[in-house]
Amino acid sequence: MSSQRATHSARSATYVLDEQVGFLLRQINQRHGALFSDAMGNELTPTQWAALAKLAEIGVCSQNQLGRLTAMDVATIKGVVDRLIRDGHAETHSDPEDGRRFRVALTDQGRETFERLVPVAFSISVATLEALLPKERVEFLRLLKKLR
Amino acid sequence: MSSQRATHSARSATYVLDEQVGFLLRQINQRHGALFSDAMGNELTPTQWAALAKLAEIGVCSQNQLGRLTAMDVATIKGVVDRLIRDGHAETHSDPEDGRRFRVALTDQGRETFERLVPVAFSISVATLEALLPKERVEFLRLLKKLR
DNA sequence: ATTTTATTGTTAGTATACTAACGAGACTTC
DNA sequence: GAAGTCTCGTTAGTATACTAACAATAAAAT
Repeated sequence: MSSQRATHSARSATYVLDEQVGFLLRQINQRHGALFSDAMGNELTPTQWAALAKLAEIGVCSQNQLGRLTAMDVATIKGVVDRLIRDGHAETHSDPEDGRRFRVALTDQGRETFERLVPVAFSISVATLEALLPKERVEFLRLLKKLR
Repeated sequence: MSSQRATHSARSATYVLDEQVGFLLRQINQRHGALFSDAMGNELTPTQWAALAKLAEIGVCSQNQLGRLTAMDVATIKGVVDRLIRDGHAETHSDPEDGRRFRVALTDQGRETFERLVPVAFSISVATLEALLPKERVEFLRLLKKLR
């Protein structure tokens, strides 16, 4: 307790930024983003792809629900859907059963884009985990899901 | 090969968003961000904290080098340093040895803030990994560093 | 010594990602 | 059926995070 080490740690010298989860997570997110835009070009951003893929998976749904399914709050999903519509990938129609709702759906172009980019998306997932051994990749994904 | 499953996968139906690394990473990043602002309040953002902690760790350095050490590009680190200065945590002086450079350093207030928030920062790192077993936490951090 | 190259910091533009507040519609409850 | 409550989408504001282009300075190459 009276050692130098104790004095040291009492002065918070043991906080090393490069050891903190948050800092590491941010960097890996950045790396993934770089891989993503390398592979996808300027066609779609990661969040736009997420919304596109989720729409392809489930079909039609409301804007806010799409946000929930893709982990975006209402303000963020609005911008993403706006840009998908602007670029011809999606379209909205007002819901006859609920005056507040828009029904968001893919256009034919959006579906074509999805089909075309699925292999690219897979390759990005692979590239992101390239530095790990096969066993480690499985374990990493398991831990990610546990942390979600 | 001629089974329904093969037909299915040929039409890219096996792409499930919730299984992709990038999507999972984004969500965990979000979770960490929420924990961070819960614990830190509005005082500092994660990137501001990263810059503050790195400055506390290494002392004085140029703005761009600080960016490299905290994984931010030149445009991002500029905004972060601007806000640290605005809030009284840091200050800059022009470098007499290099007319292009600013020497960024913590103010006394910045150092006090750092010392005060170190325990909070530790608690955020702990809370982020709360869902994992002790062994899994170590393994997760190891894999993160390998992926960086 | 001059030219080229590299680095430093700035600016403008776009896209997440959050908070907070808001109006409109739908649902509950009394 | 009127009041309160919830949900839906919008808007404004702030903070990352990137690209691209730019001017100023410094270092290297010729």
